[in-house]
Amino acid sequence: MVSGGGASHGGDTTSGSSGGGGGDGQRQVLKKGPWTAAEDAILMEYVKRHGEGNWNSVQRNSGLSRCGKSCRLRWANHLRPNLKKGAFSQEEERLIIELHAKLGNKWARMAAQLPGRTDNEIKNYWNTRMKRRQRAGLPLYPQEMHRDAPAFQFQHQQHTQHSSSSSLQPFLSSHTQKSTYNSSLSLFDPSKFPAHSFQTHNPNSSFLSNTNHEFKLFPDTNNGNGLTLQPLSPVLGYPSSSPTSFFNQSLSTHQLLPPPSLQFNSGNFDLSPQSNLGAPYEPISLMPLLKVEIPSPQTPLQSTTPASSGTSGGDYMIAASRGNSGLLDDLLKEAQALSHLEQSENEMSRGDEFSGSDKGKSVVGEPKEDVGGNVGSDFRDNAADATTENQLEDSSSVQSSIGMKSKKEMEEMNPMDDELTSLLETFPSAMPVPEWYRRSDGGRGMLNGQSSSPIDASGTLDIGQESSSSPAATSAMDPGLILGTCWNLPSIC
DNA sequence: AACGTTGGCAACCGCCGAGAA
DNA sequence: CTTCTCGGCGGTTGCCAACGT
Repeated sequence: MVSGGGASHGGDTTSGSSGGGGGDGQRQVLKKGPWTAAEDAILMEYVKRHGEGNWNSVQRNSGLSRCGKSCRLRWANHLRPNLKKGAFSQEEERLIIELHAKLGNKWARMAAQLPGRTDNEIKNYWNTRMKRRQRAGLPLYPQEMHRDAPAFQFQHQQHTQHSSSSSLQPFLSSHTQKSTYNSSLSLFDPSKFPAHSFQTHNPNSSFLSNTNHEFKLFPDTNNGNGLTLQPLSPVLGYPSSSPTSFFNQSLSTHQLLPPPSLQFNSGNFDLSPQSNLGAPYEPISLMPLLKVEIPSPQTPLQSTTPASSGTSGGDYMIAASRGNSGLLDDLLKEAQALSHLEQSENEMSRGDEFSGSDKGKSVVGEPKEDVGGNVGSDFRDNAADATTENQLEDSSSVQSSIGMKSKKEMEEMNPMDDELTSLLETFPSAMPVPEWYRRSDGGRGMLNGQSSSPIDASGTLDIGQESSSSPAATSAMDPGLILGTCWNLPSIC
């Protein structure tokens, strides 16, 4: 793509034409590719004299054979003063995760919260992070963020991310808005929750049609810790066409039926409410609803299931691979710390967690104190103590195997598209499968692209307790795992 | 040492919205 | 009101170095 450039660079025809035109009437071939020091100097000099903006004039007046867009990009990402270079600090990483949970792929907005950082930088960081985590079979976000971030609810990562993007993106763009889907596999996913949990709260219809604009993720039976989520704010980058409407469609048009009799319940994989899988995360992990696991075209991540892996429940937990970089480990630590903190927070004030879009917005502008401030310190403290973390590390070998397995299994996932189709046919009413899925390639792209996606309307329950002390719950909560389990492992389903 | 994979980074592409003409 | 220009944004791709086998 970085080839010697056609007449007009620019993906943007307008800017391209204007930029390529050249003020001197001379049709200059715009240069592409890496910038040279000389070009940088010219650009810097120009900006110094004329200030930022009017980028197309740069090319016209400075002699640079670069289009305006390219100049702007170069300036913004590399030449602009006060740019912070180098690795992200721990705090920045935490903030990015937090912001992403709230904003989705709104890199520019995220960058606005990170002085000296560019959207491109953040985007690259995130993409890399996603890759790692996906490879490791981990959710993108610390579980508690699911509760913390309203926007979370429907952020579905194209999670796929990586590759997926290409195949899936067009779809996402047309069915939802682009870049609003950023969910990790264990992000909150309404579809993963048994319909009745929503029905309970809003008997009328789909939870997203909830006139109260809120719904509970979890039954109130858990010490009143049902997670109440509120609708996304448009401000938060969740266009009306986004998942919300999607769910309105997919769910409202599909009767929310009682959960199928599918259950995860074995000695090592007891998700019943009675089983104490993870003390600190009880409200989440002990949901009785976990019994419902509906296959979803969602990205099947590593699908090492208790049954198949033969490991004990304890070994089965999502764990950080030793092979993971420090980044991943950091994320895990962070996740744990956040989880601990939030756990206590939630116990104190559950109902206030989501005060709506406005709050989400304000948070964006200024990270919540309890997260930005306390968490930061808590994070370090907790991370230091890291008992669970050690456990994670100890079990990393398991995860490693999971990770290694994942590739293979993910490759095997493709053929499962057909399985999905048959499953859909088998349990048509049990799975609120969106029309687009049926119409399209049956989620092939999703599977291939490992995309979580609106398809989340299907149904695995997610409590995504990453690095939780509740191994079984954790893994069980990972849709990817669940998915893999359900699809790959008849032993479970 | 050679080869393949992965991570990190930089840049481009295409779309979109705002504002001016 | 429509069209055009510009700038911004998010997604994608290519390159290269580091790492692992």
